[in-house]
Amino acid sequence: MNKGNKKNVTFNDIASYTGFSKTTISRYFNNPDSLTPKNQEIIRRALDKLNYHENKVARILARGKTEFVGIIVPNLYLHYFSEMLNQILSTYNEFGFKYLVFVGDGDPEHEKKYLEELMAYQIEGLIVMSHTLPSSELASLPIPVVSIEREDDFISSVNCDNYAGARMAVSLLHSHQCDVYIHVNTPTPETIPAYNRILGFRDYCRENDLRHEIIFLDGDVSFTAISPAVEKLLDELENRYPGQKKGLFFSDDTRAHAFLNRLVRKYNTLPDSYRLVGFDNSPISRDSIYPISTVDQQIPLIAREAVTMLVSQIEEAKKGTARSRETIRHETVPAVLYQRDTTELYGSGNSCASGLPS
Amino acid sequence: MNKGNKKNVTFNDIASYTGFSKTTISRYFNNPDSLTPKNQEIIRRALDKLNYHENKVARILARGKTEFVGIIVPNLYLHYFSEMLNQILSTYNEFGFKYLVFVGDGDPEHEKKYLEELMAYQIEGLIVMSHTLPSSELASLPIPVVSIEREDDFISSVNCDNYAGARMAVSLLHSHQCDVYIHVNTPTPETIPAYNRILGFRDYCRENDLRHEIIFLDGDVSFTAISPAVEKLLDELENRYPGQKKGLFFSDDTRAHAFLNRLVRKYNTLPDSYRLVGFDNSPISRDSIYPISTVDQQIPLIAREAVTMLVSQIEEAKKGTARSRETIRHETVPAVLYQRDTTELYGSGNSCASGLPS
DNA sequence: TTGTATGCGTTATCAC
DNA sequence: GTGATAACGCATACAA
Repeated sequence: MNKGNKKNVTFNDIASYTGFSKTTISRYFNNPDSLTPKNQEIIRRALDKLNYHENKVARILARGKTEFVGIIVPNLYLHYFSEMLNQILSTYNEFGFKYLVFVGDGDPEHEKKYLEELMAYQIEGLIVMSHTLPSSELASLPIPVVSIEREDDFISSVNCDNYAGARMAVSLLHSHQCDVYIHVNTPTPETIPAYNRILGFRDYCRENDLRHEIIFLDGDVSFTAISPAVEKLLDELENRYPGQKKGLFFSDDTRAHAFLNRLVRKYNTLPDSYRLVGFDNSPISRDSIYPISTVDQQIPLIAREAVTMLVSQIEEAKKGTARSRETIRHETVPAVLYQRDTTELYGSGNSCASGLPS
Repeated sequence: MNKGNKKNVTFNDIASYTGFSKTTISRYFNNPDSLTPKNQEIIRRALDKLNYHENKVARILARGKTEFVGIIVPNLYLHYFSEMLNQILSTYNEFGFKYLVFVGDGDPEHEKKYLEELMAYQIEGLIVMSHTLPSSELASLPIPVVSIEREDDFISSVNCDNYAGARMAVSLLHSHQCDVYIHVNTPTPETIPAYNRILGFRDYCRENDLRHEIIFLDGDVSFTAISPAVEKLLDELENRYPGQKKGLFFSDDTRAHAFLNRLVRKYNTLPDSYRLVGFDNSPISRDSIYPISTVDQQIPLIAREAVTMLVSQIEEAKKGTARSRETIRHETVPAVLYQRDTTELYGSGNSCASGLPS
């Protein structure tokens, strides 16, 4: 009854109803054992008689802790980000932090606004996946900040072991004795962790005296940009390395998948002259017409580590002085290689890929 | 300087620094024109001299409006949900509402906890995509609730026009003169909007005297469940309708895509004896080896409509009495058919699909 | 145009 | 074990 238009029931109401003081009601919630069991029962009854619902906003004001964490994610259409967000949000059950999520659009001014809004809501920590704002700026925030797979010179971070991941990928191609090794990437600043995929590829090739090349495609992720770019790539490779066995390491599964499709459209099968490895272990790599070998970033581990790191920094900040905030940590989560059909040893027919990590 | 360990600057500090009262400082933010330009300037200077940052939590307590909206989404690995979430979050720039997001896990007890937590944070409205809690329960909340594509008997909702979408899909297949029409779905309660896809399919087939069948697969969305199910489906269809032209309407692109892949693996091309239409217009339908015709739900429109509806109900609730809350609205957003390669008229070779809606 | 007083719903500090 | 009172930071009648 009387739902909606009446003011909320408060400690005051419970207090006057039960004859206790507000303080006692508060204690019922925060330190129940300090009340006699009998009085606990009285209050419990009053609470549901009056249909009380707690107001955590008031509690925030009084205690100074919001249990809010801000998240800025560049987009949600890439599986990588939506899954990362998913994993982060799922930590609620363990840590109790509530997440205020903003999706960036690449505009630094907008993201600054988001940041202000987040700070205005007294977030206790921030997880940044967007690349838009430099870490120097983020580091000046008065709260702990943890980044994931972005430039992290001045802030804590947790990233995938891109370097090792790339090496595993080429190494797998290498085991197939290709004539030439090609890494397909998009223009990547040296400052972001993903740049290590290029380094890993290059180092491995050099160490093993492999003929290799790095090709950069347009960074646009839209289908209308990827599709023709990949088509052109195929033409070029056929011209440049006719009759040779080509080992391709793509920096993302999306492009690997698009390339594979062109290949199969052209040859009606996965030709022996191509070996493919992608990156991300996104669903498309598994669900592709020929399941694509790929490098898994272990998103759940990364998310978990990021939240854990952030929480511990938040707790440190509670007790510590300003000095303790200087501690910047960079964590790396191992990558895992998934061998699938695009690097099968025995032909390329209807092989039965396990989909299990190597 | 002195970052972190010092208390925040408040209106009190600004007031004593400038000689004004707290009220005037407050007015500077909420009704600046009521101050003389000169005094505005004085305060502006003080604000950034003292490095003031607003505290919206205190403002909430004083004004009673949080500008928080709760979201409960069943998961984020389906593109449909992550894109919907993306579109909802993007309305921040227009409406200013902040979103507190929870990912459900199918456990009603958990979702009730999420709900309590959301209410404790004084959310002004709720958007529900999860199916876990019955709408009767959600309707008892003292705030406006809008659902998207779920059982909505007792709450407002915005849904895709599943019925028309399904009819468009079969109609497209019909234009290809198939011998038999098959709708592939998963077990679907009659209470959820998606059930209309079944009705739309059945009605169209009956009205046009089409030989048809509805096949239900396991509802599990995992690859390990879908892949063998789809393989089995193909075998069955080949046995049951040998040599006949089959028009398949899938209730989701994921299964349509999996089926297409089996088909191409078997025939090395998209055989003329099959016509496929999916549902959702998810990226995979476009990026598939043969782009799949599908029904687009217009996620951006649905998201926008849901938020708009919620906001207007929130505003009504402000002024109106409890009675105004009784108003339940059910909005339907039109579906759009995308014709692509799996329903091409002229053979099934390397046709150049436009990817544009019909 | 500006100030005073009070309230928002809770927690924290003392008392008793 | 329990209660009175003062924060927490801001908004809003009501005065002036």
